[in-house]
Amino acid sequence: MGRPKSYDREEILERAMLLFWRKGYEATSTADLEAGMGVNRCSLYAEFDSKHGLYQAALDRYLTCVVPGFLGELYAPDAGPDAIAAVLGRFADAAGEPGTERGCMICNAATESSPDDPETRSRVERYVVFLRGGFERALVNAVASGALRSDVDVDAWSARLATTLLGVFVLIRSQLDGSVARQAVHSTLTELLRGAPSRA
Amino acid sequence: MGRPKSYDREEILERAMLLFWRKGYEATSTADLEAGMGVNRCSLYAEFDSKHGLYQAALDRYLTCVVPGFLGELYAPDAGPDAIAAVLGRFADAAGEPGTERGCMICNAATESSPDDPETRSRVERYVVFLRGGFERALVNAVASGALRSDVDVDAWSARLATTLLGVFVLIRSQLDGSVARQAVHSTLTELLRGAPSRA
DNA sequence: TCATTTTCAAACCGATTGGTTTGAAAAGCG
DNA sequence: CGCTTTTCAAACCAATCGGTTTGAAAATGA
Repeated sequence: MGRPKSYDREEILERAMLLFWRKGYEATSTADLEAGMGVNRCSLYAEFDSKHGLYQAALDRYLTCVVPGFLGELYAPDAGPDAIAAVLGRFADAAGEPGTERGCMICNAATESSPDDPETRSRVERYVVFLRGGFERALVNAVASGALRSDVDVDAWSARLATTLLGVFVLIRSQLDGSVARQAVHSTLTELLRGAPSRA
Repeated sequence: MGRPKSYDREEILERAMLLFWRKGYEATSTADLEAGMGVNRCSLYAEFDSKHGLYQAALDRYLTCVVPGFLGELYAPDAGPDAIAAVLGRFADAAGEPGTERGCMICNAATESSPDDPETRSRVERYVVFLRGGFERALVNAVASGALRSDVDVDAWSARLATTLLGVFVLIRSQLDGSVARQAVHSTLTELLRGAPSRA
């Protein structure tokens, strides 16, 4: 059936995702994409229709391949305070470190494109739901297993943790000194664990 | 001394600030600026050197004219928990409301330009210091006046409040439903006030 | 009135933007 | 082999990018 494609769709999409992640949508040109993806311009358009279509595909790949890698443990059956601490702690540790300036791709997209692009906004929304939902699941588990007291307000805490993490993403992307993010995360986690029964 | 300038520098800078605030740096073209500022292209370059120079001037104007308007009360001599609640509450109420999609200009600049532009980054840094410093001042006042107990960790709380506010800015800019931001802010404030002596 | 200074519209600059077309080589299958 | 499909480089497109130049009108102080 004719010549087979010499590139792998997921492989070049991965490269496009990394480019958009680092530089954002507007600042990434089609020439950047052509070079970075290692594929000809016309193959790029044949596969993804437009720059905008490629961006949405890259956001989708981020949501399905990258996000579960660092939030997935919140959805583990035995997830609890440890999983919450691990997720937040990992990002707090990243703040200010070189090589972390790409931050969170969805958080970047939220501030760059969300107000004017409904397709991007709906992906940001899915992300926020997934983010908060992960914390919620882990908190529900923790209360059910007795790791946290039953008077911990799961709804309120999941919103707080999700909002805090978005703030940490901004700090990571800014490449400022990481002490603010670390102190914020550490103090928040300490207080959450005050809801542990052994301390009550 | 020749013909006087027919435009007011601060007035056209204000308009440029609003444009960059709403659309970001890359997506705002020089044609947009020319039209939005109501001044000829060459006057624009005579006054601000370049698009980048105009952007920095707009960020400076935001820092000196807009930010004190909504964070200044944290620096009032009698600022305390009420001022903190007023600042956070105002932004929480804005989340999801139409017309608030511009979010916070510095937060937007942090995610768009900070990693690749040291001049922008230094302004983001000044902002984060001012933001956290305002919370710190109000917390110190509150502890000194007895409005909060002396065992409230001012350093940790100022970092938490600043990080939370940055997260709220992302949510505002995204134009998602505002309930996450409101719940996060409300719950955080409730817990801060648990450090009030009347409840201790 | 005269020299000076600035504004303003418009033309203009080369470079780059996102996107398309072309045409030939390559690689699969029958 | 022939047929089909795809890749690839390159040329090409109009439009826009950030930025400069031009030249004349307008408004000041001397």
